Amino acid sequence: MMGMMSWEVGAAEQGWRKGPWTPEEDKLLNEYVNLHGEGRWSSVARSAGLNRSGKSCRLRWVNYLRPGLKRGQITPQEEGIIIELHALWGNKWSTIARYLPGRTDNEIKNYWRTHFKKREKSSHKQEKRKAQLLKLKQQQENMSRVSSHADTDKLLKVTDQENPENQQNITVTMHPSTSTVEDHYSPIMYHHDNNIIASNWSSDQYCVVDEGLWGGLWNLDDHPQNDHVDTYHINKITTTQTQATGFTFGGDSNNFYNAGGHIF
DNA sequence: AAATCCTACAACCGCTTCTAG
DNA sequence: CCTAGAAGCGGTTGTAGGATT
Repeated sequence: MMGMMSWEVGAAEQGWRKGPWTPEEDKLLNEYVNLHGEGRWSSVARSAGLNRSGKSCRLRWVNYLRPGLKRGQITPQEEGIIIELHALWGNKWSTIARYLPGRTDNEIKNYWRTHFKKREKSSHKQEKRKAQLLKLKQQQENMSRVSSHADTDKLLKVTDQENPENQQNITVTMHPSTSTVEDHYSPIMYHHDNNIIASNWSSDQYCVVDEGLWGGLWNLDDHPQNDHVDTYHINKITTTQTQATGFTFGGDSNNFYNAGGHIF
């Protein structure tokens, strides 16, 4: 275990230790930050007697040592929030993490990748079938988009109660993504209160999320353990008259639709 | 029993954004 | 304003350990 690992060679060149943190390093960092507080990460390293870069120290603290972090499995409820917010904002992991107290952006990102990443190991036969289906779906998608004559598939009213003047309308538009093949993620199945709100579109199916979903899961009322963490409330959701019948997601290896959003 | 494959996730890297001076 | 350094972000990689062949 204590051999000359490759990362040790690289670390020697750079002057910083790299790779997994040891319990001793954790202890040093923990004690130092508890005593002096967060921030000034580059000086933390040396002051705490750690041969680590500030970046590495910050990451370790934020993702692992920081108090208030939840350990263990993502709950179905958390999963639902992740799915919804990812649909809203895409890979805005840190933004999503703010709505999941005790969870880190890294954790959420990893969770999404490992659980919803599109299975790439499907057979050629399946791929061809998907390609055919996709064409159909795209036609349907285009038609429905035209008929709704608006980018505004959803209009949400999001209120930050700490700063009521920051009330925002968020319009979610569906658009062809420019992401790489690796970014094709899809939930397999999601239930909330016995309602299936997202179903297997990682294989051949579209997912149409019902309107009712938004009222349900968006009733967030977070109580972060750390008082410096902002508390967000999403307390009212409104929809426009002109909106389409709901969210439509699609996916495939060449083209897919991702949910993005803009705030105005 | 060994080799290989697979999965999960911690940690790194490069880039962008923020902030203090 | 401008700029440099710090902090933050998201994509990606490395690897431990479990599953499969």
